[in-house]
Amino acid sequence: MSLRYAALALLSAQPMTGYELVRYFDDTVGLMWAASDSQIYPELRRMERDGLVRAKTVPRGERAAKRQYKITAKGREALRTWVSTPIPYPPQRDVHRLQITYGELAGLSEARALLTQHLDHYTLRRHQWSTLLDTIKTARFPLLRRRLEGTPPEMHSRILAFKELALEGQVAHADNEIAWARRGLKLIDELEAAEAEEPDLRADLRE
Amino acid sequence: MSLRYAALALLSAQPMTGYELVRYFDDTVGLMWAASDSQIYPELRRMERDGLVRAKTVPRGERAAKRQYKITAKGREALRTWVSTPIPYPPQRDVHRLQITYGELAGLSEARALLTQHLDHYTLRRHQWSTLLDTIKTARFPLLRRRLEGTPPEMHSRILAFKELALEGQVAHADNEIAWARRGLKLIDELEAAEAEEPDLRADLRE
DNA sequence: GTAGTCATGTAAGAGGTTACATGATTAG
DNA sequence: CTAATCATGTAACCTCTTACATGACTAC
Repeated sequence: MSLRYAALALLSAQPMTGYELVRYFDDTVGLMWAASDSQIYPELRRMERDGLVRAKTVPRGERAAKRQYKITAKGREALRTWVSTPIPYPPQRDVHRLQITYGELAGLSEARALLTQHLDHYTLRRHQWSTLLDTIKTARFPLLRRRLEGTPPEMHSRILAFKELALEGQVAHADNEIAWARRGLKLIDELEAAEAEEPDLRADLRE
Repeated sequence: MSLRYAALALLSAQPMTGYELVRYFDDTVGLMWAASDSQIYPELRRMERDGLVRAKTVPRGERAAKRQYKITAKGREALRTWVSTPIPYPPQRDVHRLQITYGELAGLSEARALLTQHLDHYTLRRHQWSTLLDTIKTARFPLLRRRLEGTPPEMHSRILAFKELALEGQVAHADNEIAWARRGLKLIDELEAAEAEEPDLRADLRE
């Protein structure tokens, strides 16, 4: 159900077509809740069926048409309710941590590769999140501007504050994973050094 | 597919029945990769079909029977391959961060409730992870003992090192989320204080 | 005897992934 | 005219969730 509210959140800033929504998604809410276009189009239809959005068919060129979706009052209400309602935490599931738990089964160089991948992955994520954070802090994001234009000025600081808080959380998370991967890489170096100092042990391992 | 390898990892320590596996799960690998019993039993059958485990039917009391699963050589090999292979990162999905992103739509007290829930949740998780970490550091965990008994002594430090690394990652993650939730709660206090100082603003918001 | 634990599943459904499929419009 | 972009989906499959279902064993 989260996809529905991620989409609704975008539509609460301005009306748009499914295509535009798909485009915005990846740069904004998609950094918190990813979704593919094959998911988004059908969901928009369901939201329309449930009265959360209303679609207007607008001509596009000579022959084609596109559907522009606009959030309804019911949709705004549903979004507000969702945001205000505590959601149960999903079961813990982290493949990469599970993998490292049994790292002794891999060779040290394979384990090193896993942690290097982890480091690279979260470095990229950190970059994406902190980039968005910057554009929000300076209110350079077009969609955010539209949102601010549509709300009373007294609310502006709150709107910015919550978005910054969320993104700072993501950046901190990335930093944490980066630090962890480095710690792991250091650990592997130490394990390797310890082995190099004990030729008997190395002989044992080769058996 | 991760469920399969989480189960295989447990079975690589010692043979057990589906029921025992289910019990161990929640206290060990389940803290990294959660799974329900309704998932585990069918998966064990599929693993048997694929030759990763072999089941032996052992009598239980007079009339009943139970199936004890033992990892095969093929199973050990599959597990080692899985641990050594980098796994693509799943799409980012964090409902709670998404929710806070639009926190301005909720009231401040509702937003506070969300962050309090976050704090409580990760406090519990932190406790679970650090408890397991302690029992591992002191090698008090029975299953881990069995695992160590079944491996050459030179490998023992590695086995412990990787498990500690993984759990320390989880603990650090929990600490990070706890700190974030506290920062959020402080932010809400500040927003509230700022409003209290501006009676005009409060009047505006009441309209 | 009865409550708690041991033991093992099935079945319907939700949500997400991957691959496939199609065609108009516009900028160069 | 051709490539990129705009635009909108369907279908098969996989994984996980939730609810249901059953019954033997054991300690009291």
